[in-house]
Amino acid sequence: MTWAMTLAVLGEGSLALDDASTFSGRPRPTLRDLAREAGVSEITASRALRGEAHVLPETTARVQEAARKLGYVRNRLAGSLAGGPSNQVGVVLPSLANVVFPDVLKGLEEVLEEAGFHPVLGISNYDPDREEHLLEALLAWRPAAIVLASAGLSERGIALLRSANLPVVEIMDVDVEPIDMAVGISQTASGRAMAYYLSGRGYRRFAYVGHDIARDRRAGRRFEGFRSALAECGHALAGEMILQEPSSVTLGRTGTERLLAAMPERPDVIYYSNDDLAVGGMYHCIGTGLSVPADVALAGFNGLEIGQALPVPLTTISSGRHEIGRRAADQILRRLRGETVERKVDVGFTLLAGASA
Amino acid sequence: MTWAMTLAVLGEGSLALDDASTFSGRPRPTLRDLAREAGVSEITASRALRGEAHVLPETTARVQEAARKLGYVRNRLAGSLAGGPSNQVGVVLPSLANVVFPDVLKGLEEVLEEAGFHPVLGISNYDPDREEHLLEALLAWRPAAIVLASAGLSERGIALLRSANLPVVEIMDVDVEPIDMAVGISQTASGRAMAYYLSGRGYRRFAYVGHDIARDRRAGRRFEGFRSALAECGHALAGEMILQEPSSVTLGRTGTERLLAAMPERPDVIYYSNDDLAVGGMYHCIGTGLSVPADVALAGFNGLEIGQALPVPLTTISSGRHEIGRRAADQILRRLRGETVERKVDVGFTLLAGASA
DNA sequence: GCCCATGGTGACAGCGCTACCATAACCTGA
DNA sequence: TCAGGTTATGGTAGCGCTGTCACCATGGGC
Repeated sequence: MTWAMTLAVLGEGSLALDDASTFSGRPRPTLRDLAREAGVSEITASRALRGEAHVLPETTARVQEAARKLGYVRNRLAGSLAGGPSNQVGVVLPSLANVVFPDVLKGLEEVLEEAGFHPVLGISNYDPDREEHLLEALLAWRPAAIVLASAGLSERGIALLRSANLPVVEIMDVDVEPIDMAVGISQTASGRAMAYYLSGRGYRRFAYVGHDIARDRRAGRRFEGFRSALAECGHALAGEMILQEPSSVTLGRTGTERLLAAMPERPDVIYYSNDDLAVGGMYHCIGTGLSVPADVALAGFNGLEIGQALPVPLTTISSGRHEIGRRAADQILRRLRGETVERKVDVGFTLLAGASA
Repeated sequence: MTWAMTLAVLGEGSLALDDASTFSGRPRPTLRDLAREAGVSEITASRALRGEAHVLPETTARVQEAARKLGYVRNRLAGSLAGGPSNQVGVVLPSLANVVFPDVLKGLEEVLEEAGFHPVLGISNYDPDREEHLLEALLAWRPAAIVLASAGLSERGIALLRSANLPVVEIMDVDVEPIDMAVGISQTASGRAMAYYLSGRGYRRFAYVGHDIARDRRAGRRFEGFRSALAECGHALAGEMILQEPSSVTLGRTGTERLLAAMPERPDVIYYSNDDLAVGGMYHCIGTGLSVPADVALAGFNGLEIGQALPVPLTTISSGRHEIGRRAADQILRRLRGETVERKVDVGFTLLAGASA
């Protein structure tokens, strides 16, 4: 199989440095310096920089010129402390390993950046304690808002957010009642939709391959929805393989292999907890010569490009991750502008009926 | 092919809210409140919270108890302004669309989080102007350090970083001389290594499929390295297909299709600018019945799981993205502790000799 | 008995900025 | 002509914290 060969190794680096040599001692110019340079008062300089009204264009120009000359960089710590707005948004995500969250983060960042905001990131690793800890640490920076893809928030975490007195957007899921606002899709409904769809396509022997549901509760909710809708259609799950590991393509491959080995009578169709696993399942079929969907049909969740680009495009549900990020940012911005916003935003999902099921 | 069906739509949300209804007016307790509650002075409360020496354990306990009671959350804006350390690290990345940068970010976050630091994120979208702008905005928060995967920094950007007087880590690439520190691999060398490897395997008709090199300069450097090493081996490129779009699996598929259509005599081996494209190439081969590597061999760059899990594992170069993030964070932490650090850290790459070439 | 080191605590200034109120100059209309 | 606005600017306080210096016990060495 695959073997590895190390071609280059650590530590080509030479030239060691200690900080004394690199950190010059010259202090940064302050607003006072800037004001003096421009021949105006501090407050006028401040207003000019912030583009406030009531400052003559030529005064503004003079201040900007002085700023350029001095290399002045505004200190937002001081500004925020003094009552100015913060433009940081605390973001707590459970993981970056899956493409899902980078995509959400991308959507968030795009919209925030345009409005001059920056995400401050924390990764909870699906650990509620860590999540609570992160929340506290991020709130200490007095962000303008918090975005949270919760891994199961504690009472204290909720209290922390409540008393923080700022917009809070819980993302990914609109099945539960949010602390403040929620943007996402109904995970349960997406599982149900797939069950109805597959059932309608005439499949009868269903199997499930999933990852670590105890930690990834959203995957768990999809599975619940899938199973309950299956029951409504008069079917039952003929087999399942749940692996207590984070999702990956490899996990999908081995999971599929083990599932099929454990089922003497092959299932018609396999529903996966997400597209990573489903692509792994497809790889297994390609590798073992099983024809998809003739021998076995496959369905996933997420609508990843990697599944859509397959020779046999994956039947899956597009979860609008990017859109979730954008809408979450949008909710925050609108709320900060004092506009009225909805408590729950369901961005909706789309069933991508590929060729795999 | 694939058709789409929209099952759920926007705006299930009802219950509109305006901010007046949700933002309670009660101000956050300050250190003064906390000190009063605990019956100590502000400075003692501050020291107790920060776990400084010279505070009696029972005093610390009393302060912590008071903090819990009041729901006190430390204000780090004030702390940092007053001369305490910042624990924010500005991070500027060109993109989150490719798996590479989320992986780097993950490594960064892991190590930073452990030390109580948080990344503040900006995405430059491979735009130098935007990068400069982001840098300035992030520096305004007086971060403890900056991590930058540069898209081509301007003179002013360099000056900004120099005068900021803080640790700066340029990541991904150690081919150029860093402003302060660099952590990454030699992109050029990785391209060269692949050329030598493929050449050594006996391939003679080489082709290249790449994405948007003008923007992704690192991909460009790999290509340069590949081409120059190929020449050293006495070979030349028999064909190339460069598509001015961001990389994706689909792009790899269509790129391969177009390359092969344009080359009457099929190449022995195709080198791709990264694994996304190479996987797309593999999909094309699977779809059209070309045998890999017998009919055409494929090689990529990055060592993505999606390529390694393929029935025919991809020959590629593992770029240690995660490790780059971790080492970058490590450089920062060590520098902040005043330790001596190397100017350049080459984390090294590993050629994964799969079955595809 | 004195000195000094050490441990625990506190008073106070000030980090760099912006909100608030004040002021001066100018304009408008009856 | 002058009350009453509007516009451009400035003085000052204070956001909430931590660094610095100072203070008072206590205790051990000579």
